[in-house]
Amino acid sequence: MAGSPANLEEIAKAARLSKTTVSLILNDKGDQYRINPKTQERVVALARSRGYAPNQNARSLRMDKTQTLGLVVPDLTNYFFAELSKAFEAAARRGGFEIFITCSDDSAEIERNAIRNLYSRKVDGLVVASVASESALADYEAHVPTVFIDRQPSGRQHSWITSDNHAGARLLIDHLIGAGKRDIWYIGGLKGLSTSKDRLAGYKAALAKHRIPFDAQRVSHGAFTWESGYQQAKALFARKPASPTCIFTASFTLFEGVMRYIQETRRWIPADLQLATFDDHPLLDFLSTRVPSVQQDCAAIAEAAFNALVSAKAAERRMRIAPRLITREP
Amino acid sequence: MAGSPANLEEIAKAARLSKTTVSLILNDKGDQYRINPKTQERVVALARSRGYAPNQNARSLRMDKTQTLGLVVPDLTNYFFAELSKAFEAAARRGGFEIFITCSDDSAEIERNAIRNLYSRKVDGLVVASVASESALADYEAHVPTVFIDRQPSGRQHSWITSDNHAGARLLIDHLIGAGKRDIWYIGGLKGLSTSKDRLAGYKAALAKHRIPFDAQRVSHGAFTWESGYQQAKALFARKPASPTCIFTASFTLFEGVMRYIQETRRWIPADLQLATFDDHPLLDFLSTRVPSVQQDCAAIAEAAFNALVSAKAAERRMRIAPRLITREP
DNA sequence: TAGAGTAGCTAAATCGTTTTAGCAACGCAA
DNA sequence: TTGCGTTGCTAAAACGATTTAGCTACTCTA
Repeated sequence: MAGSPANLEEIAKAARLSKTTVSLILNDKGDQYRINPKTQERVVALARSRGYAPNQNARSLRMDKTQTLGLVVPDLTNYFFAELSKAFEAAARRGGFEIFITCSDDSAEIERNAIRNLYSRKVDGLVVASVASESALADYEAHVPTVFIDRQPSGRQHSWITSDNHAGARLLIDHLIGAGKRDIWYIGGLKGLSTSKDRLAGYKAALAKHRIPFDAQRVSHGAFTWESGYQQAKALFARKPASPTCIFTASFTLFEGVMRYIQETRRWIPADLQLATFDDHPLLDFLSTRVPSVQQDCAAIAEAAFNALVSAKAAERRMRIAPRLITREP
Repeated sequence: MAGSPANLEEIAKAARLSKTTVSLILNDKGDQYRINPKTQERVVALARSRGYAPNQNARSLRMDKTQTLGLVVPDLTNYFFAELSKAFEAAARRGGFEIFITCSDDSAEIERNAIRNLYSRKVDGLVVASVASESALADYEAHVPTVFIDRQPSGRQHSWITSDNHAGARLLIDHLIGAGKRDIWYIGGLKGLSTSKDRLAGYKAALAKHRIPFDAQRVSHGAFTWESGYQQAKALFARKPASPTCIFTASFTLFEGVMRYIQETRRWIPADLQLATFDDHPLLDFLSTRVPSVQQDCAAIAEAAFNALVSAKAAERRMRIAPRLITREP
């Protein structure tokens, strides 16, 4: 590949053929159009030697198809979204798609802009972990296939793939109760999001099942960030009459905040304080305290989202994927 | 935005103007071309009401500029690369760029394909944490601005931004020695990569400074994965005559593997075993043992990489960015 | 030797922008 | 009345691919 990047025209000129012929050959339609096998070989060799790589923008323009997908997540340093993004990228890559990624930082404005941009780039599909509980994307959804992940916006028309958050929380709380805990506190994320609502509902359901009265005093909400987890923990521990002896955090980020607060105030985690969290993390295995967790099936979510967008066979447009309880029992 | 997605022509037709005029107006060149302010207002309003979003593929084709950048990293679930990607995405977004992301899984083949694809998409720049120590990308580098991050390929012509790995390792080892450790073992990553070489060199330099003889028996290499860390730990602990009492891992992934091995075999980390690692992680604060670390300045690396690619003013094309020692002293 | 069939290829339109070069209409000065 | 300057806009080419419709030159058959 010397000189300037080769395009169809140059290859055609060098081969003393038309652009049409070269294009057909390089798109494996040579036989179909009865191009002489000798010619085909010649062109393929020529293209290779000149390092020809078709201009995908021209291609996309003409074909009205970009082979790209857009992914909007709140935060790549959040392990759950990192796993999800990785799995989605892998699925997309295997399917011959390139992906655009944007971190919204859970800002509705960034999210809106990102989606407008991606639409402008004519992505073939859009995957959004949206901070907007009412989808403000209706305009775009009409023009580009969209699937919501993790969070499920209200409104009947959307396509979404989430974990079964209700079941996950229920499973974990049930496990805690089974282990003798009855005084279980709840630290949650953004009140409007389906993840928050469903996980809280699961928590309540588990309490109800064991006839433990629900106590609103033991529940708190904030953002899905460690800072919020920290603040909520601080507030909870200040509450009268009793301090929590068992805390369930609705996300790993929240858990991290709680840990940070406890660490700062008590140094180590008291033996009589049980923590449990939604979302798993490899490092949970190494903490000085055993933390049972609910592991989401990122690979399944990513796969399902990809299929919902571009699978040939009509795929499920709405799915609740079973998470897995990790008890971390001795 | 009803009906089909509007394009320039439709807006022009609706406004009873030419595409030229509409294009000029929407690109803020109305005044420059003396388009009547009234007309401008009218067109802007019309475009907004129809939800006009210019087809970026057409735009890119014409302008020979896509306002996109490509990012190739080994693994998004690796906290370091997650942080780096997040910071790079943010920098790019602020600069008006969209980014394509690919996880290479440290596979040379995936990396090669990804770069070819990104080149085909005419990205305006390429950021690669390359697994290939000799850059196999020379062909593409000639045609698209490329900057290598984290790892520095051999060859004088490349542009790269890395942490000062030598200094980082030196700092940490020096700290350990200062704390009385002399028997420090080294668990490393892929031998060919500059990160491995530089961190090992830093380790050696610190030993030399304190006149501690270098012992090749205490050094081992593998992949930059937790699995490799696990295996290396297993091998080291089996070595005669002595077991390690202090281990330095050259990356967080390796550290994770070592932890996993120790956890599995000993349950908890023995009080007389000191661990230390390159790369920081928020959860290091919560382990049952204090692990000093070297924190890389992801934001600075990302910023520098972005500038090297698209900054108006000529930016540094090679930088070694100072990392920070986190001692985690009581 | 005409007609049909086939092998092998191509001209030109098209996708939706940007941008160059310039046009029509008007006012004004000489 | 001519010429010039200005205002306000536009026609058409270009970017690099894909694709439709069809062309030329053979060969074969009757």
